[in-house]
Amino acid sequence: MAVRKQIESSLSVQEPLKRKGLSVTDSRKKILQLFMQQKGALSHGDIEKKAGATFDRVTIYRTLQTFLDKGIIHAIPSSDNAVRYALCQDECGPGHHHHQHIHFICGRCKQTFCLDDIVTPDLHLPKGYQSQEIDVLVKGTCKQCSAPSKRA
Amino acid sequence: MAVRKQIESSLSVQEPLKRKGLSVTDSRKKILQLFMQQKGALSHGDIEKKAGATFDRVTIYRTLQTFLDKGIIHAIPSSDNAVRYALCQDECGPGHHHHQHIHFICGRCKQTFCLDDIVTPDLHLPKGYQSQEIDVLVKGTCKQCSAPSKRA
DNA sequence: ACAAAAAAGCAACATAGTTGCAAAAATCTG
DNA sequence: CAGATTTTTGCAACTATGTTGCTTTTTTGT
Repeated sequence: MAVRKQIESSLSVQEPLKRKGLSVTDSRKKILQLFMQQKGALSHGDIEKKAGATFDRVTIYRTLQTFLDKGIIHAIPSSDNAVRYALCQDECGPGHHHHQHIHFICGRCKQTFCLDDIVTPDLHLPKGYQSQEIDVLVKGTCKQCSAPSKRA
Repeated sequence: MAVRKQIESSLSVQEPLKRKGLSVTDSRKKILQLFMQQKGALSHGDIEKKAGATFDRVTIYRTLQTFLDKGIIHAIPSSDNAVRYALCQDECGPGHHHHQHIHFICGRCKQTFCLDDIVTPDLHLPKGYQSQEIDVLVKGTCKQCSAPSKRA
């Protein structure tokens, strides 16, 4: 009865869920799909917009929390009270994320990207401070937006 | 008629305001004082708690925005939708903040500190990306909390 | 001390996030 | 693949957070 749209992506979306021991539900598939289709990071609000009235707001909150817990996505800090999320690259287990990449926030298109090839640098902290995790946020103009052809 | 409490700190609090061309009001003095008394950064919520029912919530929002605009405080990104603010060290003008220090977020005491002596490192971004500002957030255990005497 | 300008307070509203519980869907078992 | 169990969803109600317009109060400059 239902349409057979997006069989492949639907399948590829189920794998990560199962691998993490999550039951496969419509909302989880849809939200994971959104992340996979997306180059930039997504905030809760973005997802709400993109998913439309498909899901309850609460479901989105809970799904994001679950994905975070399971290490499917990671949170990217922001200065605007709109934390963004992006897919984890390698194997992040429940609880321990280990990312060395940096985050780029474009002031023009307002998108946030993971620059997976740029490794976070070592820092010499003052005595007594113990580092567990480093997050580097770079604000500027992204590749797309600084390309002349795109400059309107 | 009014009490003469805190004359000195009150005076030292007026200077920065005047220097930035702001009129000196009770709320601005009080909020600036909170920042100066505080080692860590403050979120809107923190200020609301510390200022008690002294000021309207709206006034706090507007004061923080004004301080930001004038370069008296800077915003520190967060992953918990609670942006924190801290005093600017050197001369940040309206609009342009120039900070090279990093921010340390303690997982134990939950405070955020500016480590003014640690300079943000240079990064080699991929072609096409232009950096305007770098924010380094380090999560870990702060000096106080990693000191044995404080370990409870 | 007074007028003009700026800021605070208030009210009403908009948005964001949380919790408990009942209905629905997914998984597991035979 | 049918039924029982577990998990997840949706709903409702609530709390918290942030915004806007307007009036009153405070600050500033003269």
